[in-house]
Parts: sequence; C-alpha cells; structure tokens
Amino acid sequence: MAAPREVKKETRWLNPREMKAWRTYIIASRRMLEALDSDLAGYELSMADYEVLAQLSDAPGRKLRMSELAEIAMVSKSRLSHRMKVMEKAGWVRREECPHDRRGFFAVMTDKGFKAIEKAAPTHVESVRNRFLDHLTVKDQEDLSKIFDRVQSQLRGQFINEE
Amino acid sequence: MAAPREVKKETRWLNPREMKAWRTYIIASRRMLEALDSDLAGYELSMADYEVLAQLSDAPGRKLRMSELAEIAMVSKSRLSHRMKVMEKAGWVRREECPHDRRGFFAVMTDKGFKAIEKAAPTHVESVRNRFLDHLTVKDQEDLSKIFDRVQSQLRGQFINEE
DNA sequence: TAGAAGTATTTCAACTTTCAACTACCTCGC
DNA sequence: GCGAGGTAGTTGAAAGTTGAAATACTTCTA
Repeated sequence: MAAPREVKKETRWLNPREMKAWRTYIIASRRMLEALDSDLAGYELSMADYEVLAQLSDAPGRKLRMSELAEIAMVSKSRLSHRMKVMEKAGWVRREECPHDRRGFFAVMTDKGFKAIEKAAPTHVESVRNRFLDHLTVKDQEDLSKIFDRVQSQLRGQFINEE
Repeated sequence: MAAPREVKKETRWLNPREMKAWRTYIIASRRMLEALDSDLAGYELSMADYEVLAQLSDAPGRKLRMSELAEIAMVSKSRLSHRMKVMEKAGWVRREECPHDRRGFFAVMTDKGFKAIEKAAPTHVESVRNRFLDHLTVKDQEDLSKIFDRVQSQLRGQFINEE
C-alpha cells in the first residue's frame, strides 16, 4: 500500500479512440433500431411485438407461459400483459388457462397471428440484412459475437452506486 | 436479363453465424443499456436526460438552441420540450429567448445543472468502462468503429416497404 | 392440514413518449 | 409590403411503460 491518499480515484475519462468507438456504436445502433422499427411499421408491429410473436411462433405448439415468454422476449411481465391485451384484440394471440397451475396462463398464437408474423418476417430479415449484416464481413460477424459475448457475460456485475 | 421469373425473391434467412452475431449484439446491447440506465438512476437521470445535459454542458456558454440540442442529443423536439419542463422544475436548465429569432429559444444550463452532471459524469464514465469498454481490446475498438461507421453511412437508405 | 411464504399474472397510478395540431414568427417572391 | 409557405417550439391527448400493490393460487413446513 502506498502512503495514505484520497479515497476517490481520479476519473479515467475516455481517450479519443475510446470515445469514438463508444459513440459510433451507440449512435449507429440507435439509428439502426429506429430504421428497423420503421421498416416493420407497415405490418403494425414494433420490434418488441415482433420479438414476442417470433418467440411464440418458435415455441412448441406456439404456446408459452406468460412469464417464460416475457423472459425470452426480454419484456417486463407487466408490459407483456398490456401488449397481449392489444394483440388479443387484434386476434393474433389468445390466453389459455394452465390446467396444472391455476395461477398461470399460456400465451397462444392464433393462425391469424402466425400469418401476420409469417408475412412480416421476410421483410424484417431483409431489413436486418440491409441495415446491418450486409455491412459486416464474416470476420466482423465473428468478432462482434466474441465482443458482445464478453460484454454480456460481465453484465451480471453489480455496479456500486453510491446513494 | 434472365428468362421471366417470379418477381418476389426468396427470403435469404439468416445462417447460424449471422443469427448468432445479430442476436448476441442486440441482446447484449439491450442489457447493457439497461445497466447503464440503472447505474445513473441514483442521480435522477436517464441516459437520454444525461445525453441532453452532457451536450448542453459542452456547448459554448452551456447554451444551445432547442432544435440544435434536440438534434445532437437525438431526441425529438417534442420530447425535448417536455423534458426541459421537468429539468427546469429541477432547476437544472432554463429557457432564454433568442434575440435574433423571436420564434426561438435557447436551452441554458444553470450552475445547479452543471453541478448535477459534473457529479454524475464520473459514475457514468466508469459505468461505460465497466459495462463495455473494459471488455474491448484496442483492436476491438477500432473494428467496432469501422463496422458502425459503415452501418451508419448506409442508413440514409430508403427501404422499400410494400404497403 | 393450517398457515406462512412464495409464485404467476394483472391492475393501478404515475410518468414518459409520441403524434398531430397549433401559435408565433421569419423569408421569399412578386 | 403582403401573402404563401416554411421554421421554431409548445401543447394536449392518446398510447405506452413502469413498479408496486393486489389477487389468486401453490408449496412448504411443522
């Protein structure tokens, strides 16, 4: 240990390279997400709703417990509950009681819902290519996977936030 | 031109490598953004509000036209207008009439606002390092800048969306 | 087998964001 | 110097989101 010194460390501000990487990534990502959303708008879908339906359509029987769906589609339970009400009104999904756990419900995709996402999917995939993947080499794709795997695996991290 | 064929091309679905890159990037990004937001919560700031204040604090005289601020902080005019009302109530900013264009207003940061962001900034920077930059090598940073520069530069692109 | 504790989901109230006017002003062309 | 059309910013209502409380179960434990 060195001689007693300030408790609080100097802030390590970002150098120009770090700043560039961070800002370019954040700004381009935001704009790209906006573009993807607007590419989907013609199908009355947001990216979040698309994700919910896509996950549901991949599930066995196109049917999942609400909590599980919320989890894998990365929306809060309460948000999913609200969105389901809207999608139910559109006839894309319905709720089904869970026979083994009477607290629970299944979200079930209707045929109409399946047709809706089936119709939107090619556009969305094309959109992801246009807006993103087409600008990446195979090497880029692999690099990115590695980087964001690392980012995600460290994310459990508790950041101390002085109250 | 080849012989007449279907107008609509086959959808080029994502291969596993593409899928992996896309989903890892999207999911890790979302989770990271959530973490950054929650790291800022102790300062009564969202990322969006932080960005607005940070841009304002960097401006000459800590003062910018509303539209310009909305532009560089990437929020809509109407959203900025609403947020300014909240931040004005908190005493962080005030509005000032523009002498040369009587339609216009300046957003001006108060001393209290400057102190607020000055206090939050080290945490936020530390947070960006913890959550993101620390997991990137210098090479990664450069790669990322290149990738997202390409992504952004193609984003002007009009995506044909059949109505 | 009662009751405490936990879980699944919805609802409520507060807040934020968006969309489409709307007001007020500026600028240009004639 | 007037009017058409554009620009700056705000507003209010509607829609979306959130976190906490409420409801209705299930599960555990003694």
